[in-house]
Amino acid sequence: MLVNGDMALAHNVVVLDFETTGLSPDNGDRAIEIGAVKIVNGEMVDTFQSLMNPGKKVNTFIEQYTGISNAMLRDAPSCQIVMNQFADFIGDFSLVAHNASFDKKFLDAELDYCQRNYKGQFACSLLLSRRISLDAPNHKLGTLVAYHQLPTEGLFHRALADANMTAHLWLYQLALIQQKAPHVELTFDVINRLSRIPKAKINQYLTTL
DNA sequence: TGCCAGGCCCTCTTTAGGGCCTT
Repeated sequence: MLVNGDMALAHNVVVLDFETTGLSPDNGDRAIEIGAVKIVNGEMVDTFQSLMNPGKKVNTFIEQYTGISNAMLRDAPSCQIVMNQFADFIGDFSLVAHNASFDKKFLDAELDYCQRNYKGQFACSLLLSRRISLDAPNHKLGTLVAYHQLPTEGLFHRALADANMTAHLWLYQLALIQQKAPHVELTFDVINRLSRIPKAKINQYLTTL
């Protein structure tokens, strides 16, 4: 059974990634693509991907950064249609993203537009990496995928490709924590405490779990 | 005309500044 709240299990999540027109929905930026991977009992069992027409043109930087052109978005379904479908896909699952504060802002904004919401909580693979992969050169998604030798199709900055890589990273991170704390049930509460604990206290926290 | 993100986290810190991440 999937459980909401602090007892939500970290092996049952939806890992998501947005491509957007810019950095902030508060400045009028909108989502242009959503990609997500559903993980159940540690297995990647389903995916969701769709472009969406934001009702405005994307600039040249975004076209080049994502490879998503205005021509591709012209015939895409509206954000409202896509996000309604995505809200159904999420269901009661808790959520994971790389730099989750960014994706949460856009998820909240886009679901507000279509008067939908979600019950799950967020965890962040970036914050977690800063605690458990101290030797990584940096904590960009692409760097971590290469550093940990995780599966990749060589495509970056497209929503489903990035969500897939984040899903592999998330499962790797859970396995790493489980190695250090074999008998601990990895709930969102445990993960999110670990993601925010002072670095000097990480080992102490892991040994006392 | 001029504005233009924000949360996290480190340090030359807390009456602050700047780099890291995401598009």
